[in-house]
Amino acid sequence: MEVTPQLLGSFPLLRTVSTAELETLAPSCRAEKFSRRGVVLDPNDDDAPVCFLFEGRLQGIDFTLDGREVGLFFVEPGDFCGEMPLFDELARPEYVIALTSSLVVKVPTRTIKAIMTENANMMNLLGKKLAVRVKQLTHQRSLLAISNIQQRVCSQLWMLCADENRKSGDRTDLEAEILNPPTHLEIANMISVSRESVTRVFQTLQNRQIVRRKGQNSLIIISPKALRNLANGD
Amino acid sequence: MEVTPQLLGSFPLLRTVSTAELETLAPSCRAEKFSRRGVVLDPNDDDAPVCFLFEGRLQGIDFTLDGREVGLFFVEPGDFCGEMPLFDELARPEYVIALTSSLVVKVPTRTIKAIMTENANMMNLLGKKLAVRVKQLTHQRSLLAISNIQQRVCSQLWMLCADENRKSGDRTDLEAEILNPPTHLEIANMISVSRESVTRVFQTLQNRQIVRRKGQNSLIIISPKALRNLANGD
DNA sequence: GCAGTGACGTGATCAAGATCACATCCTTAT
DNA sequence: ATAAGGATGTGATCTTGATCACGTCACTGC
Repeated sequence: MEVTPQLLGSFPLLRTVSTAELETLAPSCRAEKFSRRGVVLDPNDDDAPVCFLFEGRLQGIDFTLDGREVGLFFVEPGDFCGEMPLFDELARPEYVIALTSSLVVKVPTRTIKAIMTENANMMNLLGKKLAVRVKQLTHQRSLLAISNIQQRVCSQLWMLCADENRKSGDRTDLEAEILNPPTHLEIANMISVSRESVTRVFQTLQNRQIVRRKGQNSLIIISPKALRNLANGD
Repeated sequence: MEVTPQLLGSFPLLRTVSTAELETLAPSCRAEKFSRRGVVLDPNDDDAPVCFLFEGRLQGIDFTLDGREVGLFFVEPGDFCGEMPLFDELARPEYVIALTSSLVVKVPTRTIKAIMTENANMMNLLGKKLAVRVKQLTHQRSLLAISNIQQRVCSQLWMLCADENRKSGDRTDLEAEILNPPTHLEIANMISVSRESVTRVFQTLQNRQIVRRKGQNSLIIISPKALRNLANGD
């Protein structure tokens, strides 16, 4: 599908790119639709593009040695992924798949590389993206180092909660909502515990009125404070 | 201690910075000596500087919820650390301590920020640094997800080995050497297992002639190939 | 409606490591 | 030299969570 310069300019990363440059950029881009579980980025693909998400939702995933799939991060509309090769030729991006039907704009790495060196604002945004990624991974790391399973599950839940409600100011005294929460199995894989263990922790959280299910695709955190306390080990 | 523009220019990151700029940069910098276990960077310190290592060896560390210390990465002479705040105001750097007596040049974050936006080469190097960091953390992550302890220890050892001998071309058929290897306790904390478990894995590795101690501060990997196989689960 | 599929719930069993409790060995500081 | 403290080695016990083996429930497509 064709990509217009206007569409490209609508992405925050490219906002400061001149119209003239966007016009030279556009012809080499491709918009592509992906259905659920479609593979948007494949690390085995030499010169994988940078992918901008127009609509839908994507997830970066990894695979463990024994083949289990692990969710790493989400990509929301307006955001992008596959930026690692912009800085490190040897770096492969992670697998990125579509969680829902999604519309993605693919821009070749070398094209972006050419314009980003002239554009300090882009460079800063890209740097910030990586810095945020490092922060997230560091947090994930410290999370995996927790030996107590209950704490691990609560920490992960707390992180999802914080990710989701970042804008709304992190009030721990109010109810929070996690939209489209991962399944127990997905959570289990993220923090490498068994699915059953996650279920059991959820049972106690529900019994203690700390969380509540609301329909299929929403989880209410009744008491974020209690959750955080459990995450930090009382 | 005073810092000369020549000294600054000797660091790879600043190689492309003009002499004039280095001269304006130099007065705001400070060289500082740290003895073993001295704290070079403290995340609680508002506006922590970027630190260039002139001589010695540094290590980034983190602390688990239960207070154990975890080694994250090493900094060798010529390299730098504390770059996260350059891109993300909110990002705090990790704790960085000196492993041996070290000489560090501290450069204020805002000063570097001012010159880096004009210098595409610096931006690329900083981006690459972060990208490498993401790669490392991702690897660490997949390592922590391994449930088998022997595999975990071997993977960690293999990573140390690969880090150390990156230049020498990764021949898995030759002996490799790890200089100043971490203690069993340090390795244990890195991968969150008990110290005793690490010792036991080392015992079997030594019995099977896969690794060998050489003096206090050197560990020989007799058969990198065997080690890698164990790391990948036979 | 009805089979099929994937998410969730729950008990029973089992094994891998954590923990504890020591013993050695080395290096340093006094 | 001697003491102290850290690094390593090793067995005995105990806990935790993985694994297995089911059952229930909700949705989806035919």
